[in-house]
Amino acid sequence: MPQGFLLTRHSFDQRNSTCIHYWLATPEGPVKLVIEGERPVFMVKVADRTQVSEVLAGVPHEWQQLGFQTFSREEAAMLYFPTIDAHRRAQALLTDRGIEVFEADFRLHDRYLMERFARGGLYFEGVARAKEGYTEYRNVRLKGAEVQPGFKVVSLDVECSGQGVLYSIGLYGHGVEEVLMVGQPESAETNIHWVNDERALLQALEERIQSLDPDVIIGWAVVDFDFRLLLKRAGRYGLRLKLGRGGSDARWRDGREGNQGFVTLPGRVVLDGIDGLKNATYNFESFSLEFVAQTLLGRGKDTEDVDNRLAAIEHDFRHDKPKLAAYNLEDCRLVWDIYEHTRLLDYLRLRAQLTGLELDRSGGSVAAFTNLYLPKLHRSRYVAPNLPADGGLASPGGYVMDSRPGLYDNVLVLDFKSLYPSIIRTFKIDPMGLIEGLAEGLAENDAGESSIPGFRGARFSRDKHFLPDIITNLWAQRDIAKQEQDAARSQAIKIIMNSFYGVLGSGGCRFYDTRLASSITLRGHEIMQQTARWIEELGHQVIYGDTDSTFVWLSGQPSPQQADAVGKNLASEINTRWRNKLKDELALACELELEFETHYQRFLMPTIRGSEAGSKKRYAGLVVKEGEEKLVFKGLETVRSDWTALAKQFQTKLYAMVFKGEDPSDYICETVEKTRAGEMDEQLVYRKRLRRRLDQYVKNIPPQVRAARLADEQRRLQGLSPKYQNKGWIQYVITLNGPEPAEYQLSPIDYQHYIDRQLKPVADAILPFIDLDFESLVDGQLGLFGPAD
DNA sequence: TAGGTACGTAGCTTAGT
DNA sequence: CTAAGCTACGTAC
Repeated sequence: MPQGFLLTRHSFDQRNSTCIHYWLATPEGPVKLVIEGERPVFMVKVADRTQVSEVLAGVPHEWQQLGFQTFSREEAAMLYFPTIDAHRRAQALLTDRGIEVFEADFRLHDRYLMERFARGGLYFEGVARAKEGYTEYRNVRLKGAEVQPGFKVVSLDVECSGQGVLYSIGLYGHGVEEVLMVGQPESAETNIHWVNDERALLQALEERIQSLDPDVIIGWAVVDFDFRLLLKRAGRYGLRLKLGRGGSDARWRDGREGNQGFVTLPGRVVLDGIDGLKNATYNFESFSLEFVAQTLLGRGKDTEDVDNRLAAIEHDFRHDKPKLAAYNLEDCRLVWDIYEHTRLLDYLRLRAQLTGLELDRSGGSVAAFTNLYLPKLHRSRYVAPNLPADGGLASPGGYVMDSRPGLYDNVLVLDFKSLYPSIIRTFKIDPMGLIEGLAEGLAENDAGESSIPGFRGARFSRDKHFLPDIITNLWAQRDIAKQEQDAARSQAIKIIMNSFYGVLGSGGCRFYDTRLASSITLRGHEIMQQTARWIEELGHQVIYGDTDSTFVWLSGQPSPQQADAVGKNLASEINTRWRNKLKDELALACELELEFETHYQRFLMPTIRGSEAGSKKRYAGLVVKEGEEKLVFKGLETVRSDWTALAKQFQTKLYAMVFKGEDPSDYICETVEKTRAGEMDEQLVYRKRLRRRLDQYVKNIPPQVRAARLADEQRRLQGLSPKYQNKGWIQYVITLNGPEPAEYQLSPIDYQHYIDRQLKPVADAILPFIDLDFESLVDGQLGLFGPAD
């Protein structure tokens, strides 16, 4: 049976029936599957039958009762429709009349795949017909398969003027390394295909894409910038832009909120590197191509100055086209190399294979869960519930212990490995299991066991559930990936596994129920608290814990080897206790696993600023691993992007000195002096995100907004376009006249601000623990050297 | 083209003097 | 003028 990997999917009505198109990448080249006559469906309660018949009198449909029931245990019937349009009309009519419909929000082509357990890879058969550049199959049958084909990939990048007039298009990848450019032919090192004008450029692109025939087009902001622009410019010339397979048109759709759009090329996937990396949980200070390439590859241009870059492009287009072409192609190559370096395509393909989501889908945790869960649920003759109308009741999150502040030697961190997934597995947390468990109540099975208690009134069936097994399966696959040292695979599986809890706790998921989410998190609370009690019983002091981690202080100056042994023994002892407790009290096999994670030789748990109470989510420690000392900061200024380099560098050095028992007094005074003397001016820039549009800040005006407004005012005066109106990042400094943008600083720096608001808070967090005080250190200094007042 | 809650800090705004 | 409340941001898990 031939096999392939799903690239794109579409469905539509034709002649009072439906048609689904799936485009696949296969080892034998592109394939288009055509499936006709599949009927859209949704469900209603059987009790509503009379009303349904009345309301749907004018809409063709077929009623089928197959013994399904809703989560409220009412009998449900399937309603089949000949067309997508009829399905949509019927849904609207019934909803208008207040009749509840179930599962009406699935697209035909998604449901078709889901019910066949087809996710990404699939086997197919049918009647094949050779077409130009691809094979078309009709009378298709298909099913899911584990296949990981190679894709034909092209990296694309567009250069244009400030007004969006196209200059050139770079193409780099399998079988291509060239730039299409508007202009008169001239010699160049880059392979340039010259065209007369913008229109011809677009036509050349069509021709090149059709002949290269890539499965995947990659780029940087390639959808939101490059394709949006290409389609817009094509529109000016009345061009359809046939970039899809089989000569089909590229189509643009604006997103809901108006900001993000989507491009559709039948038979090809357009993948944006920024979305992809974010999805794979990469995080960068900036997601500009320059910054990411520099960080990951150690190369790339170092200019992030948008104005200069635009000016350079416009200049080169007029005076040095070969240079622009080289620049254009280099961007394509950088994107290509980032994909290679991160194995991003492998990650996205695996995610698609595991979840059934499209390759280019960002987010989609709810959809992924639904894809995996719904077909199993149907086999148990349940219809999925609808979204909670009011978003559902809130559920608590993780347990964060009050901390015991101090400067410590020897703090161990013990972590529960994938705590929430392990709770789901152990306590059989599951949407259908909740319904079944509540129905079973306290009734006992043959072994004398009743359903498993959860929280908020929940009970879970011991044997009727899916999620625990879905997770167990993923867990095993992840263990294999780890064994094979396949980090990308392991990471992808971990993300999916961890997303399940989040989904069950989200009002945007049809399976949301506060009893599910709370039965996970509150069980987590109980596990954390019991674990801490046990550790204290064993003679150690627990000084902090957050969600799945426990921080244990070892008194009595143990050697590193001794501390290590204590950590391992503690983990193993606690694991044994949990195994026994769960077996004895609930007759459950324990999947919880505490791991000895870290030994901090030195550790600081600060207080809340201006209080004696211990802080949460903020700490630092010194780890020695293979003879190498490493400082770890969590939550503190050093790891916060909105603190200045001055504060971060100061904190790192100060903490290192304190951890090593050195006296930091001189270093502190020197830093203050240098700051005041203007020797640290390079490190005084604040960097902060503007998370909303500039005119949306009305309740109060924080410094970054003041700076941004000043910046755009300066730009206006210089005849430049505004830069900060629509979200983004701003760099600013604090001057004697308040915050000013770093790029348009007019007033002198307010050094006292930096001493009081960047150095002092950092010092105050740690100095009390070594009986020092920033104020007295610096005051003494002022008395000697400061200005006579 | 819907993963979550818990937490700390800075700085602005405003209510109370 | 200060304290309290609120907004905004970034982070831990």
